[in-house]
Amino acid sequence: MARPGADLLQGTLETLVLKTLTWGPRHGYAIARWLEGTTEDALVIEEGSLYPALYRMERKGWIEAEWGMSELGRRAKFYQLTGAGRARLKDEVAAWRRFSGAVGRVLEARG
Amino acid sequence: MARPGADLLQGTLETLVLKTLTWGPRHGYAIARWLEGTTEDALVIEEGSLYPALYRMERKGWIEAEWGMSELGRRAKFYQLTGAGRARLKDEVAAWRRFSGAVGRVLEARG
DNA sequence: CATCATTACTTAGATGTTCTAGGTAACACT
DNA sequence: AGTGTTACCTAGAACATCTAAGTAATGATG
Repeated sequence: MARPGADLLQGTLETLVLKTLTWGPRHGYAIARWLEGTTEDALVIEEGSLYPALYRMERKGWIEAEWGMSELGRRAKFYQLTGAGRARLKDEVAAWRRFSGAVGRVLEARG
Repeated sequence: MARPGADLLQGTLETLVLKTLTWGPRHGYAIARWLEGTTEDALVIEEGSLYPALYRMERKGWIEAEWGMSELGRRAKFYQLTGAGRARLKDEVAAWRRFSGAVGRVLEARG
């Protein structure tokens, strides 16, 4: 929303990351680039938001990390979904649909 | 009445309030009830969120306040949109569409 | 070969909105 | 007298995101 200091709405980043990981393990930098590419830069993923989010999600048991090599031969930390992460994603997608549907109905309403 | 676990995403409340005021002046309590009713309680407006938001928006020149009498004969502060508020609403609706569209495309994507 | 851009991760601190959890006050109904 | 509703107010906490630094290795450029 056009709000100074925040391009992403709070709470959406973790959902987006979980969804990205449904296609298999990815490292943080790749997650950011994939989201930006897929949305044609409608979403911009700041690294200062992404990496702390990944730590939170790991701490909560939704994802697991493992060091490895990126496609370009650099060291990178690969994340993959856990069972809890998959369950969480399902809940968050449902919550998003409910919420965005409600906001949409308000904003599209015509008096 | 307010159900637990129905949180607003940061940045959406001001947009919702602006939209509510396009139907004409309303007081804070009525704004909250109208939003909850319209969305069948999918959105719950906490008073501790609403009133500070109204002050912020007044300070930013998007809305103007005036004391009056509610339909039930109680004193109430009525808010109405300013020109700047109308312009702001237009921008925020466009931003919401862009953002929610992007999130939706990610979440509905199938690998 | 010196420099700059890119890849990839890290982290401290600032920012700003929302929620929690109280509070005031007037009125209606029992 | 007590409870519920209307209507507003506010301090403080919680929390995610952003800003703005930084490290380090690789690739490209001139």
